[in-house]
Amino acid sequence: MPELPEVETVLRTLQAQLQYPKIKKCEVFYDRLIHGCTVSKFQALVEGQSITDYHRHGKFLILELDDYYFISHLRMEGKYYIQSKNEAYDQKHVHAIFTFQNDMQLRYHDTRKFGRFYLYKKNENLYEQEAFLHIGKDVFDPLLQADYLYKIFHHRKITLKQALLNQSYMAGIGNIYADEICFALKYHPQTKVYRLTKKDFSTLLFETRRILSEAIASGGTTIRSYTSSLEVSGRFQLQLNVHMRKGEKCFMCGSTIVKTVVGGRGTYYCPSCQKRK
DNA sequence: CAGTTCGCCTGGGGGC
DNA sequence: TGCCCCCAGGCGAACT
Repeated sequence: MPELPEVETVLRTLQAQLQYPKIKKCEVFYDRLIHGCTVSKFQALVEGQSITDYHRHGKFLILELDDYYFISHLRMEGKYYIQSKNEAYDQKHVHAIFTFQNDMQLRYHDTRKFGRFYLYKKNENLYEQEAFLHIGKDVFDPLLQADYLYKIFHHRKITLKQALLNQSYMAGIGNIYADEICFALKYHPQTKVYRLTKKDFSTLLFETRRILSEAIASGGTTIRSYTSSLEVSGRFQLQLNVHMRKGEKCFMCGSTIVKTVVGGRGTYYCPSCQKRK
């Protein structure tokens, strides 16, 4: 489940490993991967383009090409592999291959086919394009401030967890970190978001950035173990306080971590540390 | 606007 | 060992 830190790790790894090569060939084997144009058009437009820069917005990976932005959303299980052309691969789950001039390949692997690719001309405003229509500011955008969040959420009846997961105001948080952020705030994930004060939103932003930064730093340390068949999934080993810890002891108070469903998502919390406001 | 449910997908786990 | 069913979950769409 790549969230912002994993996407950032993938981005940094790709940038370090690939740098700025020219795409000799582009092959897409799964039609629905591409949104906004046909597969054949996508392939034709990408071929001959060089990667000129790497960006990220929320959970979107943005590869800047000569004339286009190539956008990749990994959704649940998207991964990239950098391998040489003659190295074998999992044909069932590799849905796109970019071949560079040195015959190295960037291979997109996605077991459940939820991931998506988009391609936009650089002379169009990226944030007016379909992929970003309902995507808010990146979590690390300095323009994203507590006052803004308070204004948006202080009269909405959704839960804290749902607010964190909603990408249209603040982009980058997924199910794992939403739980971890609620824990850091010591609020029950079902706390109604209109109960939060400006100060709460200020803490929320601080804790969110702290947790995601630590996850990025941690991802940065695990990607050292490169091999020729590097799996660039952005996996990392960060100590999680609540997520996936059902039945285990809370590190803070020793109570048993509980799992429930909030907004249709599996949600973990410590019933003792986290209270509804 | 809020909430619920479904569809997209496939592997893995539980139940038998 | 095998088979069926359900679940996981990001996210948009459809419906109440």
